Amino acid sequence: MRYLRIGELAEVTDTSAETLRYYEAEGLIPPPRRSDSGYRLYSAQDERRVVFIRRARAMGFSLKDVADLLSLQVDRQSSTCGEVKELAELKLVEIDERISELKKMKAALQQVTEACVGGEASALHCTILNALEH
Amino acid sequence: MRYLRIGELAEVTDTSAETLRYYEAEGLIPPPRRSDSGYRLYSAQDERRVVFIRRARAMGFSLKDVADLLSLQVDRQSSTCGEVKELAELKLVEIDERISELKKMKAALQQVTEACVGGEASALHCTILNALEH
DNA sequence: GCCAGCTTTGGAGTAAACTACAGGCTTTTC
DNA sequence: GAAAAGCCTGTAGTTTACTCCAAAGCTGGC
Repeated sequence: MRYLRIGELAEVTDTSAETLRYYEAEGLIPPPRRSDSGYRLYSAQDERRVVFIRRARAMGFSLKDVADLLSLQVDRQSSTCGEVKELAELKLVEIDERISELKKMKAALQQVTEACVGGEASALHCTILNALEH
Repeated sequence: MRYLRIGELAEVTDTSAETLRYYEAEGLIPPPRRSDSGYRLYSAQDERRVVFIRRARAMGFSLKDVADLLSLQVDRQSSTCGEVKELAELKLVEIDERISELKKMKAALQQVTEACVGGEASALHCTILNALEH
């Protein structure tokens, strides 16, 4: 099995070593194993976890949200299926709401681009707010 | 035409007066008209704008992102249809990416909830990360 | 006309999520 | 084998987006 050092993991997940140490300090990623000299060594599983965190962050979820989602895994031993299911369903509703808001926004933006001839004419009537107003 | 005072606008848009003044200071909403005594008086248009900002924020867009979207309106006079269209299409791509990321996450979460019997059994095999790993 | 509950400006404080040292080891490269 | 690059801990600073005063002026009801 191949292990990555912090700089390597930072590169493949498009973050920084500082951020990875920060996530560890905040409990979002488990403390990785260490080399004899004390260097952090990350597994492929660690990498997937970081990728997940970065994706969720890019979508505007807070680290708290991410922690909630990840807790579905972390608390394996203690949490029952019932609890997990409840939390997951709560987050599902949230995600659905986000998707539908984004779709509304998309429709509005499309209306804008379609209304636009795309040339040098004035943008007087091309406004996203106009489009959003039904 | 009905005008709202800052507290009223704060209430209907589910924010605070401080936040509204902050948005004004940051240039996200135009300075509203004032009463004789200097109170801010907001129009229905102002209200729609604030609602838009709050929605976009709730979806995880930064105020900078929101400002970009709103600039499609603000720069009416100066910007041409071509410019507006270009910016809008850029944002459209971004929104599409977000939607598809959210859908992935939704699918993973659904897999989790479906795998869960929902009872008191152990959650050992119910993890969102497992689900995301196809 | 007085008091509670607005509103004003200006400035300071806070929480989240990084980001950047400093000082000191380790590993790699020439 | 020595310089350059990477990593360690710990602490301090930054950015974004609010949030909370303080001191003073306005508004509406009794």
